[in-house]
Amino acid sequence: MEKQTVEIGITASKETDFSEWYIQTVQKAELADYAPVKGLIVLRPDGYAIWESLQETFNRRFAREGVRNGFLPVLIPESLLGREKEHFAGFNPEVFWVTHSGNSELGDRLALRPTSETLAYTMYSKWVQSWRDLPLKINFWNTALRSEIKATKPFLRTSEFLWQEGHTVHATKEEAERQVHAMLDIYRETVEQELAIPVISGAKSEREKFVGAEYTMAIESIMPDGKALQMGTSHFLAQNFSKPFDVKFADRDNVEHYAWQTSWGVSWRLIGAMIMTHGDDRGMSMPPRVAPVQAVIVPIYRNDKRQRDDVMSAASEVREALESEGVRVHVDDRDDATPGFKFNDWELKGVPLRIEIGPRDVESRSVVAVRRHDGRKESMGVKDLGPAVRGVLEEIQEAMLQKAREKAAGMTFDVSEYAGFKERCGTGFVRAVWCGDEKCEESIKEETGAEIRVIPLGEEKEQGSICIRCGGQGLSTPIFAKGY
RNA sequence: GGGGACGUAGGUUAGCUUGGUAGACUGCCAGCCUCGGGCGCUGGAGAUCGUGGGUUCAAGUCCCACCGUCCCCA
Repeated sequence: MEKQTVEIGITASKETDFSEWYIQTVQKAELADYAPVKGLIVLRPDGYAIWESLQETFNRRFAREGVRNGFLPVLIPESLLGREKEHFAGFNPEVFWVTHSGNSELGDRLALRPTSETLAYTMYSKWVQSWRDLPLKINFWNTALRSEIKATKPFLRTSEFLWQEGHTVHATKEEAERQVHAMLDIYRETVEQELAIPVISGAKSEREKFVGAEYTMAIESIMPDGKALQMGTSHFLAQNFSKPFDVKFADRDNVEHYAWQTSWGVSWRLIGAMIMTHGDDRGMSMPPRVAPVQAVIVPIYRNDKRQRDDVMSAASEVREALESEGVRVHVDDRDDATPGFKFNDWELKGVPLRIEIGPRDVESRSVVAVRRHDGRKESMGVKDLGPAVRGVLEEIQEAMLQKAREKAAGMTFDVSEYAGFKERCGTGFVRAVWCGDEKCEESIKEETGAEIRVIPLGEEKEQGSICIRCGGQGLSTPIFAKGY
């Protein structure tokens, strides 16, 4: 039975047509679709399941930091949003405004939240009175709205996006700064260990920091097309918001102090990063730890009731064995699709492990297991299959991170002269010495399109080297790249 | 900010130059077939040709306006 090539899978190559490949993967894997309004997307159940899986992971880790979840409204009065001037100026160009209620014009325009600092801290100023109220640590799972006029991409650049924003209040500067770094560490660990995406963490430059923050820490990853993607940020707000918003407390000494604050967030960009990093020409490929379905069982049988029953009961047995080991498993019992169809379908969706069970396997008390990320196929005995599959999933997780690390390392360059610098921009992370002058940063951006993505931890000081742009005394060695 | 392209069925599109019955593939529905890599056969439904106006006996096709989308470059 000869197969014809039918173009229902992905038709663009990741290698040669990255942008098209990405959009097709998102749509054909049924993760998301375009909404009727430009710049907005609709998350479909398979996409939302990934988000829920990320939420679970983060909630677990946030809880260990003493962070609890809350919920904030989407509308913010203009007067509040404008209270911290720099912050407002930074966000104003991309704010959506609600100007009417029915037919009547509102007195105070309402912003659809571009971020919630101003709203959260208005509330915090009521809730924080005493040193006993501190630290206050609340995280909000919600969406933020920022009007994107430039070309949008599902998950990477959309006018509304799912994210979490955490907001903490502390009695001391030291404690707040510790929090900033603790959250950055959680982001780094989660992205590397769960999403199998290697990151570089460090500080943003003055020019690229969050508007209103004293400084911004971030994790950055390099994508296969040579562009950098910001994966998460953690801001030290110092007292920049506590002062205008009156977040203050009476300390043990009965003296009133302004509090020290932090905010931090990751968005569904992580889903985009996961697709770009691990996907291939067959579609999505998910790291086992965040995959909503870790193993899919595909039963194989002829149109013969007895054979079907045998295979299906073997499949159920395997499913139970895996479930009892905590493996998230799904049996694809669709009668109207052929095994070949199902193989392609699950590969497109990125399920890490496929388990085939046919008459031959029932006979030999075994299954055929196929790994999504490298296509490796092996026969496994039904006996003790649960623990064995768990082991395989761990191996896959490790191998995916390893492969991504190698890829990223091959796209990270050290350069010491400007010609080479220009050449590398747009092809990966470019590490180069910088004098610290914003003018150099700006002209580099103008001349190459690259910006400082992050100044890695431990690289803040640079002695004896000269700035890649002006030849002046070097101050640090940032990572430059074009970004999303 | 500048430049380029495109809107025809759920999706991908042919037809437009030279005006005259909107066609294909895929998907969908029904039935048959069978299933270890998108299998085959038969039948069926599905299109205000982006919107509005104009020219014409006749407009998917020509003209004008509008709306929308995508791509590239600062």
